[in-house]
Amino acid sequence: MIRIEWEAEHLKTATDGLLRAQEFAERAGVTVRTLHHYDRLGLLKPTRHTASGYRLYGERDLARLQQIVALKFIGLPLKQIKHLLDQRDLDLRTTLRLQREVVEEKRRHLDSCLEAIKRAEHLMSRKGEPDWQAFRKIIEVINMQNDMEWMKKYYTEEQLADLARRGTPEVLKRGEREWAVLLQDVDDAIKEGVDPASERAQALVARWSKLIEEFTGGDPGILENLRKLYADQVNWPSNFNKPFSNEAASFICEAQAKRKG
Amino acid sequence: MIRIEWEAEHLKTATDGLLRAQEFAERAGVTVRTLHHYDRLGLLKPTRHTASGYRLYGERDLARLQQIVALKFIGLPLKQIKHLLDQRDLDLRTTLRLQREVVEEKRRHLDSCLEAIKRAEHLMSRKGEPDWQAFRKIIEVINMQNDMEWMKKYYTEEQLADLARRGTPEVLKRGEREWAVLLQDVDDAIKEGVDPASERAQALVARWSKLIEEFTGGDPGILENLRKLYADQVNWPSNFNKPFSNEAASFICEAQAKRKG
DNA sequence: ACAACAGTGACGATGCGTGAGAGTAC
DNA sequence: CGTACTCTCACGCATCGTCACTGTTG
Repeated sequence: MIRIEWEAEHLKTATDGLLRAQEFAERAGVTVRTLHHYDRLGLLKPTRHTASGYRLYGERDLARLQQIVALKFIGLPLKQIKHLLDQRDLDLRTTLRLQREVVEEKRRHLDSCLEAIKRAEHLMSRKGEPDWQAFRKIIEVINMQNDMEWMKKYYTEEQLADLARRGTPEVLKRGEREWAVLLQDVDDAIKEGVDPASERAQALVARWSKLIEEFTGGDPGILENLRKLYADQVNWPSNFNKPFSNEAASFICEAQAKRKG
Repeated sequence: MIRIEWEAEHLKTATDGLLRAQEFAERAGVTVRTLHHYDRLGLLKPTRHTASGYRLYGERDLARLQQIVALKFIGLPLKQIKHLLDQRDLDLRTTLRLQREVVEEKRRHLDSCLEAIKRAEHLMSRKGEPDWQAFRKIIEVINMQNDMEWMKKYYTEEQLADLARRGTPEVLKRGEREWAVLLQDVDDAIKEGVDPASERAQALVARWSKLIEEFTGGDPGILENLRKLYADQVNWPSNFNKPFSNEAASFICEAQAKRKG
């Protein structure tokens, strides 16, 4: 922002219509260092070089650089920009939609953040000194709200209450363990090339079902929503990591199918 | 978010009321790695260690960690958190206000970003393919708006128009150079310990005044606003870097004072 | 002996800024 | 012979995640 531009007269004699780093950079509003960076990343290679190794950029480079700058402005990481521009059938439409969701998510976070600050300031102005106890509570509550808000998309109020009731620390402790062990066993089975129809795979499916059963408490409504939640994973918040690999999921899925067939 | 907690029974025998890394981390909702990190940064040292080097954390550590987490939530960098908590008279009030401004600024940026995305999507839905030309324009315009918005706080419309009119590339080119050279000379003078009352310093003041005169075009209104702008530098956007050091500014200021005295 | 914990490095990721040191163009 | 460019390393920043290897506890 607020850049001052000028022209270098003694450089106007550049070969062909090609420009050297500095001048080219100024036309696009970036620094020479940025050009070096993009060059190394393979994001933007100059049209050609002089005999002594100077970078020379042309019209097409400018167009590409402007695309890069535009995509960077909307918050896309360079890696993804490269991926996008290197494909011929750039699915910009999808990318834009996804990126909009990412940005909206970030904005929501900033809003939470702002609210916490404001409440903290309010607290400070009433009492003279910081009330860390209350401050912590504020943030806890806000975090809870955020988590709740997107969990609500998949579970009804009572289902959530139900999960919370059964989700005492000890139960979760055992559950966590058993899931971890099971997932490890599944990954091993995959690596060893175990047949999904084999008995060993069926045993894994049985354990899987049992854990699911424990988690849902036998409630078919919760199970159904769990399915929906899983199916919608493209829309999961970025901070929510899938606990198991896609390979494991499809292995179990196959094994389940084989059971009846 | 969405963490699952459990208790390790065989660890409950921990020395005194002190906890070891894992359990302590879970109580505060952070990872063990985070504790290591904070330890290394000197941000949170455990109360004491076992003979074998295990970290042992106590109640006071928990309180401090919660403060850290709270401050981190509102977006403060760890370095600043350390600075804040290490001082006895923590000026939390000021910090909160500043941080609120930072966050609000970020939010504005995200809003610009969102608008750009939406317009781009709109463009895409009308035409089949991406219109980079228009996309670039959109972003340019939004950037302009942002710059204008805060410049407007200091300059009137006509003053801005005036500056834009005289601010042709060639003029700015010379200006930039001369400022750079002058600032270099001033820094040199400071390093050499030149007396602000000396002739050499006075020469620098003269050059300084001349450049200011050229920039303002002799308009006292613009000069006045430039003063206000400078005085208000605590509120400058973070992406606007002061072109000269504080030392240079105060040197010139002193030298100007000495001229008449 | 074994599981589950503890510790210490050290690299990775993100997007350049900022020199250092040396060559090139005019 | 200067001056303004150019080049190629390579460190720095912020915050941990994630191995890798090793020691301790029970």
